[in-house]
Amino acid sequence: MRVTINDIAKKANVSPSTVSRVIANNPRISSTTSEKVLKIMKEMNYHPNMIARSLANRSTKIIGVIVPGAIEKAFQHPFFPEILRGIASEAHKNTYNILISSVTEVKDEKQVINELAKGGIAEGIILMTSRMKDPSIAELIKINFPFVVIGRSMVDSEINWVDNDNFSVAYELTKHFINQGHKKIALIGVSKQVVVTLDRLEGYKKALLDSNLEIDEGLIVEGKFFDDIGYGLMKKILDEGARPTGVIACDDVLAFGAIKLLTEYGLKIPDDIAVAGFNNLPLSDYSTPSLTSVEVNAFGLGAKAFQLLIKSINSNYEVFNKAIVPAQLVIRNSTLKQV
Amino acid sequence: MRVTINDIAKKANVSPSTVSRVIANNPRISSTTSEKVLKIMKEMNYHPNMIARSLANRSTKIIGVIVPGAIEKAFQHPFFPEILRGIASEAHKNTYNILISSVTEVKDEKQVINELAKGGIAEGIILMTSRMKDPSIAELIKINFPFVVIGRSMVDSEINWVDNDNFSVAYELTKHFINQGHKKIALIGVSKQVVVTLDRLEGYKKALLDSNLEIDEGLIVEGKFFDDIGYGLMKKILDEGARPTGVIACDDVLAFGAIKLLTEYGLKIPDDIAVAGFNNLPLSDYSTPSLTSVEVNAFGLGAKAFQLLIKSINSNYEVFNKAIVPAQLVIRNSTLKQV
DNA sequence: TCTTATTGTGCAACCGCTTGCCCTGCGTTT
DNA sequence: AAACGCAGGGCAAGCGGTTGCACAATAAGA
Repeated sequence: MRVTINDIAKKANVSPSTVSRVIANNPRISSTTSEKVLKIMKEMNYHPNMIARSLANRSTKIIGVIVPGAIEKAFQHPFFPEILRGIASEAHKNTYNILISSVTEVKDEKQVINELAKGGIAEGIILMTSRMKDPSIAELIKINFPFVVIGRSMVDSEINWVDNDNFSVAYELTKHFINQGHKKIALIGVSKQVVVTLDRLEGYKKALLDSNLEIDEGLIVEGKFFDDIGYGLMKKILDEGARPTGVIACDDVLAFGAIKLLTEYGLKIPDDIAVAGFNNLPLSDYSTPSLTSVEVNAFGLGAKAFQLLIKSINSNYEVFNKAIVPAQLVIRNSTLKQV
Repeated sequence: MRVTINDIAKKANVSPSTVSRVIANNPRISSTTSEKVLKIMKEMNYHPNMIARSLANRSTKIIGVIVPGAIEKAFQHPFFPEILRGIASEAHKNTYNILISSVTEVKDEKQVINELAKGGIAEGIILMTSRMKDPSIAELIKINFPFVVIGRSMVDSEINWVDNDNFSVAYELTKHFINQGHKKIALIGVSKQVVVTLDRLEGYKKALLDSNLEIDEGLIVEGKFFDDIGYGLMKKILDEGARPTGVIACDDVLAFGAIKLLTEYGLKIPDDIAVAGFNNLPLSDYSTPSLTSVEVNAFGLGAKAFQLLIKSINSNYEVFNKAIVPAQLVIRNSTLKQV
């Protein structure tokens, strides 16, 4: 049987409460007693039961991270681990642990929330979602539980969220293409379900308009975000006769797929057609040509999310915060004509 | 205040124990009572407190995953998230949640273990480690706590572990080079600290010996595993005058670094020199030329680890299991001479 | 020398849920 | 009609801590 506070108390000839106070470093305990108890704790290799403590304290020092859908799908893309990394880094600095939960066949959205939030396991929740309206959000609002959403979510209520400034950086990226002399620029991988891509679309459009270029709907292609169907999307554009000189993909993986096709079609990058992506995958730097991309700083996104969450946990009055984490354009060879 | 089992009991005119039994679906409760109670639970939006339940049950349905060093370092490489994905996938199927902890400045190895294991938070622990001798292992053995190590670890005691068959696949990969006519094959990124690389080294040597090729120590270059210093390692080899016709890197990132340098030196891949890596990064398929690599199935590794862990948790007698997850050679253009 | 603080501990209730055991009431058996 | 079995629930003691309050002993003040 595991050694408890009572065992220590007996051995030390003090009451359990004294032991508890020793552990808590309560100043009311004399150093004599304290040392005696500490010594015995070491001897017996004791460590307080965190569950019991949590129950008594109503504080677990755990935050929940809920991943959309099954985790095996979500983590397919490096973006999510990277966010998690940011969350974990910040959480661990604050001695919080993080509990990962995801929606599966055996546990649906509601159950996950129930367990973590109402079940008292987590003190707060970070929701990784990219959906326009996540039912979990409504639930969390209803029970008034601290949470922050990663990815601007289109809900009516005031909530905490963090996101990149997708609009601005898409604007900037599009401007970059325009400055390179491009007039027909395709945008692939937009999805109505995924807020970030919509923001990017807006930035793209604004940039074109500001430069008096027309918006050609034939150059804007929808596509699922996470599948590497850049190949197919690109094929569609070309086969329909459109001849863009530049392509912006909503994700680097999409961009690589597109490049694969373009190469097959005998087009040289960037001379015949320039290509850029988003999310700045680690290897975008290594590809040939290296890929212009947008560093979204997923790590920073995660870290910021935790910071907002902890603020929310510790404040009673309801203040809601948003944080825009800047994204940075990384220009590489795939959009730079050779001199 | 959160609604408890007592509130429900009062409202339903039954005892708390009855409510508890309703929740547990205990057959002793009549369906009449059961329905009445369930109805009230819904009405009051009740969900049992998992912490209290865990305390009473001595079961948390949580497993801990301990990441070596600070999580922000470890997760730099896609290998770890991929393992985590495997763990989480399997865990969630079994309605286990996973708690991520990592060793930081504020919480050292021992504290992390204490909290998770002795603190009763986790029922078992998965240790991601690649070090030869991890002090955490000794600690876990000492307190007789269920755990499994990912990555064959060189400890004397019997423990649970999972790993890839690095030896065999390295053998196979080296043979592949040899079959392509290579006689001078470099191996870069070997590190004494990292067991997997040592296993790979063994497989590499064996393959050479079996083909009566000599082992040239000048072609075996040590290097930190996770840094993208493939560039530098490769440079070292060439600058020292060695002229391999093939290069095996212990990681794809290293391979990309090497390729970068080789390209700068005007060498064509694979015609002048063939290159292969390990870990089969998602983008190894997209690079030009596409990179021959080894799919280590990190996902499977994680999943298997969980399976062993759950077995260990549920069995009282001490049986220790090892699992070798097969790794698969993925041959691509970087090692195939053009026909 | 007799209060009055001050310091150091112990008591016991509580956090919210589980579970072994006991009790009641009713239908069966003989 | 007495004895018995069984279904359905309640009691209360945990699980392993925390903490407000009471209290004893010692130090300080009058």
